[in-house]
Amino acid sequence: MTRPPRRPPRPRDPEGRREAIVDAAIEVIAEHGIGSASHRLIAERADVPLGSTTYYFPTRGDLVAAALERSAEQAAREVERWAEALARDPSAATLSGLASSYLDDRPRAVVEYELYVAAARAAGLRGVAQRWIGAFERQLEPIVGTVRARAIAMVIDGAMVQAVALDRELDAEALEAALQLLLAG
Amino acid sequence: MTRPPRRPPRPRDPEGRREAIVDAAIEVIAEHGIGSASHRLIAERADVPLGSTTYYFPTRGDLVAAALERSAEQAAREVERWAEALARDPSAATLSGLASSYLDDRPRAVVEYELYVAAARAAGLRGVAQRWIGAFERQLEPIVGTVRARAIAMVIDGAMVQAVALDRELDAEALEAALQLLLAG
Amino acid sequence: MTRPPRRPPRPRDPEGRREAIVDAAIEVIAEHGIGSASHRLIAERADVPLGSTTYYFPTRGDLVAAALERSAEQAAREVERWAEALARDPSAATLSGLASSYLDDRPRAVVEYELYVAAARAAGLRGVAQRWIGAFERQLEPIVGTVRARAIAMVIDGAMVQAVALDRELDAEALEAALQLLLAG
Amino acid sequence: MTRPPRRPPRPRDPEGRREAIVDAAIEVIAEHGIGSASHRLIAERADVPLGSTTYYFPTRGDLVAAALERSAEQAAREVERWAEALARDPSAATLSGLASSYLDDRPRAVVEYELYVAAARAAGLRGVAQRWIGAFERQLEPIVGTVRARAIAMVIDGAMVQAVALDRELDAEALEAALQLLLAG
DNA sequence: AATGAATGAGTGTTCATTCAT
DNA sequence: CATGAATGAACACTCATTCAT
Repeated sequence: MTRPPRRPPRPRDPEGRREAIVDAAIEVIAEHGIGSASHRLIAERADVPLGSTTYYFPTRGDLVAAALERSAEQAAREVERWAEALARDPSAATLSGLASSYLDDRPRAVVEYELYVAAARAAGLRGVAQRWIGAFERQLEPIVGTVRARAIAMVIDGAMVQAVALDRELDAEALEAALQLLLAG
Repeated sequence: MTRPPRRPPRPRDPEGRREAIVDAAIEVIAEHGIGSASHRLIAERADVPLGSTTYYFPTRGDLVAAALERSAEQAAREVERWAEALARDPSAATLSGLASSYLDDRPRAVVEYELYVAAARAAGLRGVAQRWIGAFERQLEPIVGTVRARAIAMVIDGAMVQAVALDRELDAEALEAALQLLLAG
Repeated sequence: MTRPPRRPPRPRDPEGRREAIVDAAIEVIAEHGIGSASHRLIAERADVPLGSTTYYFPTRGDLVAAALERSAEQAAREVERWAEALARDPSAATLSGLASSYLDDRPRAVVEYELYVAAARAAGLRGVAQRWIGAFERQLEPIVGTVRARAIAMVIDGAMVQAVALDRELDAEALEAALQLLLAG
Repeated sequence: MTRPPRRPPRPRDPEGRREAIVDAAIEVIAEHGIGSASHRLIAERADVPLGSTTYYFPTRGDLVAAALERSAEQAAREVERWAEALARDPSAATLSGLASSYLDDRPRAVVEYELYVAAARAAGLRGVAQRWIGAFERQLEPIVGTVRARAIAMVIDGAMVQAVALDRELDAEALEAALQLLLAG
């Protein structure tokens, strides 16, 4: 008999909601891992009703995929911003510095490697992983050529994944030394 | 409140049982990921009753940690076997070949990067990750010196994590080129 | 990863469901004790699916607390109905009779002392215990004064807890004699 | 192949072990309640191997019953020690003081009321409860007569169960006032 | 369009009990 | 005698998903 205290529906802003949910998903994945990213956790983090998550993303897989894609896309955009600095000074020190600062957003980096591991099992995610790995090389290719670009992409990925695993700053010194060897050869 | 074991209990063999469970856990983690490695899945794979898994490993975390440790230890042992080949011919081609063949056991490689990501969240796993990363460098150091050893460890890790993410063979050609640059510099 | 509700969901009635679950919990606690009041037992008794119990009461503690509160509240209401009889004849015999008839609902009385013991361990329940003990005294105070009210509340509680422990009728004769001494003094 | 590191069996002292287990059981029941008193918890508390608990007490019920009996027996013995103080000064103040100090051992008091509630359900425990309730009255009867002894036993039990439920000191003042009324009448 | 009530499978964990050693 | 390995039932709780409102 008591009127259910139905919260008035939020102001319409489907795009904003979608984004809020995906952003929350990225945070939750970073903190708890893909396997533990649940509708509930994400809804709570995004401060939206539980129903919203399944309304915008019919299944958990859809939501996780959207989060990983968005994360990779943001990362790619940041890497694209490296162009300017690299054009000015395409040195080992510059690259090492860019890579270091990339790790400042630790959660995003963690999600990145979540994506890598998830892609190993879910073919559907490989395109995203591919694009993200490629973004790196596309930046470097015009400056240092194909072979070195590929080499540099590998060494930076290696330095990053190790930094993530050990929860440390990037080993900038070692990375710079490696990059010098690669650029000088 | 009163129920005896149903199946007649297997003959006692604590050591064997422990190992069987850990091995099963490694397989399950490789196939489904840490997040989906459940006691039930592991018990089934090891062909032991559910109760055994929690008898030997009180919490899921203990079991996962044991599996990751054992996996890393096995991997370290394999890397130690590289010594001989490297002594004979410490070339980029040799290293690239060893790294390629290392990826032949794909499940193990996947578990490796599961470990990396898990260590990012669980401080308790960082020691294991650290030791495994170090094993690589320890092999290379006496041959190529500290700086190059570190650089090579990074580039190989990068090449591997990318191969795992894209579910491809290791890009041996690119890796070899990179190693040549690092060794020649 | 994808499974709809099996039985067609019952018509919505949050208030009703909540109450049904709490009432079932009271019954189960009375019969089996707090320690053995499991979600499953309660769900079965309430004839609701297992998931409902945790949907409405996130933890077992919440559910037990709700049941104890409701039980104490019902009990307090019954005691408030004593007022009329006491006003007409505020005698030892009246009080003893009321206490006796209070024990007619044996399960409720058992739940009461479950509450007492549980409150000894869970600070969160002490407020409920306190209110219920107070309800007794509030009835008696205007009639016999503070000191006697407190004394009577104690002796009735003692008579009741002993009757509950021995699974006997209240020892009305002894209680009446005690009350006479307390009222006459 | 590794010889199991079998701890040398404890020195033989069956009676001592039995007692250690029962004492541990009392503590565990006091802290966690009968329903949560498990073999494991008790074995750990008593610092004996798990097997000991079932060796000496075939079922959980046996162990719990032994603990409750021993607790009641200890309690009865303490009450018997009241005799001396009561003989010297059979006053309300003395009794109230004795009751207060009885509650100094809070865990035992909690176990007492666990016993009461358990006896309400398990007929097998009623004998123990009965003896314990009787112990009280037996002390008082020779001093104040049957009727008053019974009344006093009730009021003290009531005061105690309330103190236990509220996790407070015994309300000695109120109890003394009540006892005065009962003794003076 | 949006929400939250509803459902039951599945998870980690604890446990009483049995019995080989 | 004593012990701890072994087993599977049961429990609290989380969850993805559906769908009436």
